Amino acid sequence: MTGPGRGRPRSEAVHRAVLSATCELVEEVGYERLSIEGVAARAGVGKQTVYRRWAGKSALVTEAVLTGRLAVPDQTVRDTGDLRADLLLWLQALVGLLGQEATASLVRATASAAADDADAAGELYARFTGPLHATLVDRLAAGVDVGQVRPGADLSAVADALIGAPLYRVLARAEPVTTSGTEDLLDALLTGLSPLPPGVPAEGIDRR
Amino acid sequence: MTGPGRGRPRSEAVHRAVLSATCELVEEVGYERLSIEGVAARAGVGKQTVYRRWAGKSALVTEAVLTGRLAVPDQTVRDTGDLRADLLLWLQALVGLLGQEATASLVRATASAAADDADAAGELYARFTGPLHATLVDRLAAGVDVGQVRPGADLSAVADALIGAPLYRVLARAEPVTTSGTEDLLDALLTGLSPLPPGVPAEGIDRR
Amino acid sequence: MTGPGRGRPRSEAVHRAVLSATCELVEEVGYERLSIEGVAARAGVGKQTVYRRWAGKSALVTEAVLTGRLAVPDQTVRDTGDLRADLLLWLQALVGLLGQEATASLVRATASAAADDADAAGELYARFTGPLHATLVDRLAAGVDVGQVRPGADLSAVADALIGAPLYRVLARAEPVTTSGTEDLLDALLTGLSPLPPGVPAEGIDRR
Amino acid sequence: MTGPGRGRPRSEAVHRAVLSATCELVEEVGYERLSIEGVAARAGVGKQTVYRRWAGKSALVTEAVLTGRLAVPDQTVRDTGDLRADLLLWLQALVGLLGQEATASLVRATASAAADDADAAGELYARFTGPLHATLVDRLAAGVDVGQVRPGADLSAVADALIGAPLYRVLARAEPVTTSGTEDLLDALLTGLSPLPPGVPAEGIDRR
DNA sequence: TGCTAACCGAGACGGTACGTCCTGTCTTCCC
DNA sequence: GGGAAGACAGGACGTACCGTCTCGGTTAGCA
Repeated sequence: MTGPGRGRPRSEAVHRAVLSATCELVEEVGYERLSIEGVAARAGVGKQTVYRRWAGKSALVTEAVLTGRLAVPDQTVRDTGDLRADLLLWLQALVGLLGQEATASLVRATASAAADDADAAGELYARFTGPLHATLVDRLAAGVDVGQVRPGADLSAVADALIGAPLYRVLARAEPVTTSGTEDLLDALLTGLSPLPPGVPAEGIDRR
Repeated sequence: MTGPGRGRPRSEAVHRAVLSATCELVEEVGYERLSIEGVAARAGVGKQTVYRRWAGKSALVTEAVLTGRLAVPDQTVRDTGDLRADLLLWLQALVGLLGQEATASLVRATASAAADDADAAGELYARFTGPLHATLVDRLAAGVDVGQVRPGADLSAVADALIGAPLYRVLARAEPVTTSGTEDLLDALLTGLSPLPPGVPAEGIDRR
Repeated sequence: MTGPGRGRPRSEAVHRAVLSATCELVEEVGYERLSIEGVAARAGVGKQTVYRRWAGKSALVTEAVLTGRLAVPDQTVRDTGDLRADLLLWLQALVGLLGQEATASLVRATASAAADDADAAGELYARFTGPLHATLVDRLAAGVDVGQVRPGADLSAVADALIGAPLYRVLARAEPVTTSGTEDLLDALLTGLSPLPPGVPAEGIDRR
Repeated sequence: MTGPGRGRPRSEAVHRAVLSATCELVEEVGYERLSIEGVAARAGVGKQTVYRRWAGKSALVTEAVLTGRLAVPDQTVRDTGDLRADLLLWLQALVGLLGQEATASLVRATASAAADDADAAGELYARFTGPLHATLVDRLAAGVDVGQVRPGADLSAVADALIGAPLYRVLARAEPVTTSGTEDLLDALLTGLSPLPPGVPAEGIDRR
């Protein structure tokens, strides 16, 4: 009875309409006040159409966030050979995104979705923060290979800090997230990671 | 007519019962599925009694978290003169708390409450993460005074990283938060913050 | 915990508003297309308020019908000593009611409610058709006492016919219910019920 | 383009499957809770196939009832020359059917369908109760011809009573419909309809 | 000792949203 | 073209909570 290609196929346009309505509403009212009913109405779609595709609010927001504004830009760290420059570029791009209220709303919604539902948290980790984290670790590991980073350091913990610091600032909402301090944090970490040659020659610290 | 002390005074016991019911329910079902009605029922209290004292779910959870398990322990950083040991002690205490599922739930609820309501975020910052952040900055500044930390570094950004790294791990829910990597992160940061050893050229560190 | 007089008392006005909205909607759209949601909206009331008081559509319609237009008039058969006149008066009043579209709608809704739900059917029988039927049987029995009706006849079956005949015409919807035939039916039944006149051969009446 | 015999002819088997699924479901859940979707699923048929052939629930149930169990038996009144015996046979057959819960369900559904939709009521009258009523009137009229029934009586009203009395009992659901009273009702009516025997004084008929 | 005000539990109130089911229409592939 | 499958917009279902309100019944300070 049931099989592939049976019945009317699901509409791509509907999928997109629902996701973009979700993004809009997340930015406007936040995760808590987001309702499936509101999303369906905004997208001009029946509620069942939403429930047919997503298990609930957390899954919907997860996919909306993943395919929306937060999708691409910060998951790649370039490798130009200059570790500090590469990380700084990435970090400033991230901070630039988080400085915009729209993006900050999405990140807060992401945190709420992850808090709401362990499955959504897993999905978000698998497709968003996980790859991002891995990318950072990879770039740092490449730094190890070329002697810019001391071997043996826990690169994962460093990546946690690079992601966690701006995340904390967004969630705390104490002040708009700016690039201030970005460079200092990066330098502190990189200096700490730099290989210590005997006698600490200048080139041991200077990783440019 | 109306004045202070007129009428029946608000019951302290009720206050405590509501807050502890809130904590229990946050741990059991999380912020999203927490309802005022459920809290009132668990506390054996009328709904009005809750609404009389708190503006809403975010305010209630905020106070519950602030007066509950997360209240005291991690807001103090000792100063024994050994910066690394002091920070490590604090960091490991924090990580130990976050490793418990009950505490992790509270932190996730805190993030949700802050995402839900800017007022609650402000309150949480003013009474929780703000002081904690300030305490870290103070301890680092004391390290500057005794020559353990290079002057001029953005200590606030470092504190962001010390708070943000474990926070990220709790929210990402990828794996239970453990002390693994804690020391490495701290060492990386502190090494980076350490004063220049003699003979290291200034431009090797100060990039501004 | 739960007890009488605890909490805010239920509003009488709300009760009436819901019942009269129900009657209006039954007349406008019929039982099938009546929705609790529509009733609540028309009555300016929350859905929960309806569900708090009635178990469902059938119970709601049952009470609406019982307390509304169908309530009083046709449940009494006068006893003036003249059986034919009393029954004719009652029957014509009933037929007059059923001839109005509004009343006919209520009766059709009553039949639908009884068909929908055995509990509602029981309630309707206990409070509406049952008493009406009993009233007819009583009046006929009084006729037996004064010698207007032959003893031994199944008065209940006759009452069934007096109620069922107009009921059938309303439900069949073949033509508006009018008084035509009313008198003839009554005469046929009453003649059949009359005591044997002296000299009439037994087999002329008793066919058993 | 479109014309008779174009394309695949409609399947007879499908028609029957849908109608018998409808009958089953009417008996199981009643008219109100019957859904087209449920019928289609039970019949193993697409919804469109149902909508292509019937205008809606009322039309579907109408046809299901008309072609099903209620179809044949009670629409014929034999004429053996003995009016009482013929009517009694028919009436007892009818009451026998209504005494079965399955048939009673169908009758209740018929009433609901007629209440739901005037078109269905018309169809039901034209093909079911109308012919049945006509058949009764015909048999009574034949009784007039052979002198068993007094001329001039409103035979239609009598037929209403013969149909309406058991109908009322089914709808009222007060007790299972049995043959008790059947004979008494019939005798009362037939006596009332019987021609005046010669020599019976006027007051013998005058039922006051 | 009695008055008045505020608190308290309970729970009804008008609403919003939930997640499910069904309606009647449509679109796809298959016969 | 008919037919099974199933997506679609829409709407109602019955439930859970929202935040407000109104009850009867405390529990205090003030007269």
